[in-house]
Amino acid sequence: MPDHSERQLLLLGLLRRQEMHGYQINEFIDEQMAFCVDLKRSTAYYLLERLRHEGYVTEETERTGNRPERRVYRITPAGETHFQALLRTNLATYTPPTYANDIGLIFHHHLPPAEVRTLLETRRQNILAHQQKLKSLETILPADHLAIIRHHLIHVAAELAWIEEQLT
Amino acid sequence: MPDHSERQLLLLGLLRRQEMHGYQINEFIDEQMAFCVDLKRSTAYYLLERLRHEGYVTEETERTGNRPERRVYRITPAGETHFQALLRTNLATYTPPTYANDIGLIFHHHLPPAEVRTLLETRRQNILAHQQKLKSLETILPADHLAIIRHHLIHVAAELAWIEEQLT
DNA sequence: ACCGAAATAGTCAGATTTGAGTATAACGAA
DNA sequence: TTCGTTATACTCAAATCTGACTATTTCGGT
Repeated sequence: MPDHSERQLLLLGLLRRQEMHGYQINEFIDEQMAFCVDLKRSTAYYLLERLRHEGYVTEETERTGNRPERRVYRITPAGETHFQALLRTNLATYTPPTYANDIGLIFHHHLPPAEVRTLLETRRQNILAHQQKLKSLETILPADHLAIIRHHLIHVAAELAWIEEQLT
Repeated sequence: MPDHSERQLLLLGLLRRQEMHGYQINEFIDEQMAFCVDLKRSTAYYLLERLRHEGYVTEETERTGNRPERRVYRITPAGETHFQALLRTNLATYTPPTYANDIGLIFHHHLPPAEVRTLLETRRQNILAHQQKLKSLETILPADHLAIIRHHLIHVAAELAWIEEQLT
């Protein structure tokens, strides 16, 4: 019983607004949510199939014009209930993230200090670049996402503070 | 070419200090590093096998007394080189984490505001509990880890600031 | 001397994830 | 009109990850 819950929550939440076909869901995620979720297209199809299996969504094939068939997903009442449960749990929970770059710091003394400084300075530049990207997203994404972007910006600021402390 | 790099870095870094057998590596990770890496025991065995396949470590079975055989891993010269490359990349890179609980916030308006407040208040308690755990780790873990713990503490503080902003 | 608990040392089937590939349609430029 | 590009819609083999399980040894207490 691994933890798809956020991803399930995401898919159900999107379908709750309106029925969608797979490609559409993936487009939306790629364009609007890529900055805060990690969910590849093929994984989304897999999860939709699972949601269907569990009775949380229905699948209906339809065809527009001459294009290939597509499967339209619609949330079921059971899906609604599940969505609410997942949402409550998600809001009440804190899942500490893992910081992939911590590992390097554990072993930093295996390199000359001067080089470590240079490398971390590069890292700092990358963080700054990421910060800029987030700031530009702030202007183009819908208002629902503002709180999330602020969330990320706060953490990026923390990251910068920390790395500058390391560089000092 | 998915990204095991941090985990590979971790395993090679441990073996760089001293040869170790699988169980020993897992013990060490569980006791000292669980707070900053996510690596299950069976996954570690899998990755060690891969490192062996790629020539970065050698495997030698040995037996102490009557206990079951165990495989002792030792880093090779190629492994050393690889370790340094991974370390340099890791230090220079910034990999933004994903925050699993962001999703809930996107959909928070599907619940009554009062309930959202209660749920987020619970989340805040969980963050505080996590903060305490980190602070107690600070006293028992070796000095190499202090920078990492500070890193986590800074982010936890950022998280608290953000959630309090949401609650206001 | 015997028993239960903990430590030692992994294995493996099954779940999950993804990159690469498949196939058709619409669209614009030359 | 023809040909390359982009959009539409997935599929699937292969890589990855993990929970549950197996099996033996040591050790402390009674």
